[in-house]
Amino acid sequence: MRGDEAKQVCPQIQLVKVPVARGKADLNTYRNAGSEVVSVLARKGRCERASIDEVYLDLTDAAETMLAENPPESLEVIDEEAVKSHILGLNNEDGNDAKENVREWLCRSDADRRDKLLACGALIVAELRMQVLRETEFTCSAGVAHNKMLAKHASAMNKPAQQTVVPFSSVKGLLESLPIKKMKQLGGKLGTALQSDLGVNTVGDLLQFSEEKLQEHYGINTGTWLWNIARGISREEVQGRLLPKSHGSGKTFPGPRALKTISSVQHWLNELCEELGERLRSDLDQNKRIAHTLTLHARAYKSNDSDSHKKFPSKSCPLRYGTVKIQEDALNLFQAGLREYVGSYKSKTQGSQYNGWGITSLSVSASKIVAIPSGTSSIMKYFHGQYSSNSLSKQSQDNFIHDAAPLSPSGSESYSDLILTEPQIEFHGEETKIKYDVTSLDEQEDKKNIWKEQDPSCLSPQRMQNGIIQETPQSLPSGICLGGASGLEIISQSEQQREIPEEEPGVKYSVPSFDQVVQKRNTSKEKGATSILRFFKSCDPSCSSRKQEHVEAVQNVEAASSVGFQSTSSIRSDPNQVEPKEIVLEVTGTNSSRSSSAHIEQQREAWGYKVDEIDPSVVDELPPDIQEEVRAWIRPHKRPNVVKRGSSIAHYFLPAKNR
DNA sequence: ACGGTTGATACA
DNA sequence: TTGTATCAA
Repeated sequence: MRGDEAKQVCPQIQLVKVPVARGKADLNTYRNAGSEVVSVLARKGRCERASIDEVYLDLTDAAETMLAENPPESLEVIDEEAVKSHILGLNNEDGNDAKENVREWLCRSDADRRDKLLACGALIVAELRMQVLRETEFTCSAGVAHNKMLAKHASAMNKPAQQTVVPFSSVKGLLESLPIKKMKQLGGKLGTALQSDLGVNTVGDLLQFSEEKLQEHYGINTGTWLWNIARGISREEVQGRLLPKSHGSGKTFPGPRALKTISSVQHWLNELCEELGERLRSDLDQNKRIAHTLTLHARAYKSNDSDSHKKFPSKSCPLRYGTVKIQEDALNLFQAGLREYVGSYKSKTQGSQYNGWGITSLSVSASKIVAIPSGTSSIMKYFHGQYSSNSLSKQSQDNFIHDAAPLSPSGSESYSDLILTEPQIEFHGEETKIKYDVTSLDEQEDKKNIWKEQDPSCLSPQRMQNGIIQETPQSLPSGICLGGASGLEIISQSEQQREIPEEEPGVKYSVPSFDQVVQKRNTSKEKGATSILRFFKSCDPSCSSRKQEHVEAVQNVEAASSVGFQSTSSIRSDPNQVEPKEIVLEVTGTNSSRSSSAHIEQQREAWGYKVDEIDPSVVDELPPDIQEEVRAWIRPHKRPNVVKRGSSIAHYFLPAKNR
């Protein structure tokens, strides 16, 4: 119901509007409210912030621990919230108390192990949802299942403020009647194509088609994906990422409001860039992250032209910090795009004259955000027993940024002694690989076998999966302070506090990247014998099987698309008000998709591992005090694009042919 | 149901 | 690397 209709029917209604700042909707209240909820939900497992109000959680480990130590069947009281769960496929047979049925299901001692894990997940999620309510005053809904896809669908089934569990045996029934367009990722053109090409109307209809057939129609990747999702198989990992990967600010100018002059475009770009600049500043202050690319998007119409269908091209350039610089660069990007859009024709009409074009939307965004390396070299201290974190001085850092060229010999001695000599690293184009000198081939075989023991059903039985929590603020939140920063963030603050001028930090914040450190290491002669693998082996031979599993995961380079391990976050803020619209928070656990043992051989040769694709869970095996630092190493690191190409920013705004 | 403001990802 | 297209909340 629209607002004015509601007013008619219900004159006393209090309607809350989305806040407006700089002439446009301002969503910061919602972003901050989401962060608050995330900081609660991220406590119990790997957490992925999937959108402004949804998260996925991988609760596998927590559920396994509970199953081993405090299984539901051993409890005399089951959480009141947990017994309110909806269990798909659990029929409320004869007038039995529904809650009693749920309690029974949760505690079944003869259940499939997979369902026992789900039961543990349901208990954990119920507890998390109550914590969210207590600490933030937001409610949320959740889905608990064996992968992200199933949890996502389950989370939407009972809201608000309820949770739904998808037992293993209910997967088939859930999917076969699900309309194809309701499936995530199939709500658009692909779903429509499925309907018209193959007459598929429910997910179940997909089962009739072979994987090959689906690949013929939709390509190898999409074909396989379709074949899998029809069977409830999804190996998408829960990405350990609590922070967004980009920031943007935009506005539309529909119909008659289209912008027709450069100066009105400049005005709005200035507003948008101001907001973007503020958010970049907050990200830098709160999360110690720096964005490296500025992109401008616009939509335009051109009446009066042969190809009036042409789209306004998006343009990007290196991002220079400082609101004014961002504004200048954005305007230049716009003008570069406009020249391309209008083509090279004369009409250089002035002022309010008719230009032949109109801008119907403008947005600026900042991407390629990288964390300033947080730790110093505590891991080296750990390994070598002596290294002062101060030796990575500002000066050495500056040395890092002036040349991006590999193997530059400059300034290496000042810190060569603090470089770990162990893993040998090679550069192959863009990829950084670590070469271990590994154990024996026999051991490798063992690892492989362990891997194979996993359930082939691919429903990833060993990993409990997802829950989705969706959320409904029923009262206005009062902004309870959660103490935002996690342990990691505190570390980063204490170890590398730097002053950041209000305007123009610039490249100065470039700090040695992993690659660069590695590069220095390569130039030094030292050869070492320490590697993370070796560390694993040396620390506890008795639990080798688990470690080997991790090692195997490391081998499976192809499978896990590199997880960007953005450790912490938790932006503290106070969302003063959120309108009583429903907020959707999804919690999901995912299966461990260290999948596809198919491609091992390719990587077997030379035992080269791509740093970017190392399974972050190996880090869990390290001592807590160095985990975060290792994560920072494993985290995909873009080399700051210092200089290179035309040294001037103007390069980006010239016509392409002149480059 | 629909539009506005986001954000992620795959692919060229 | 830059830019486009698609999908989603």
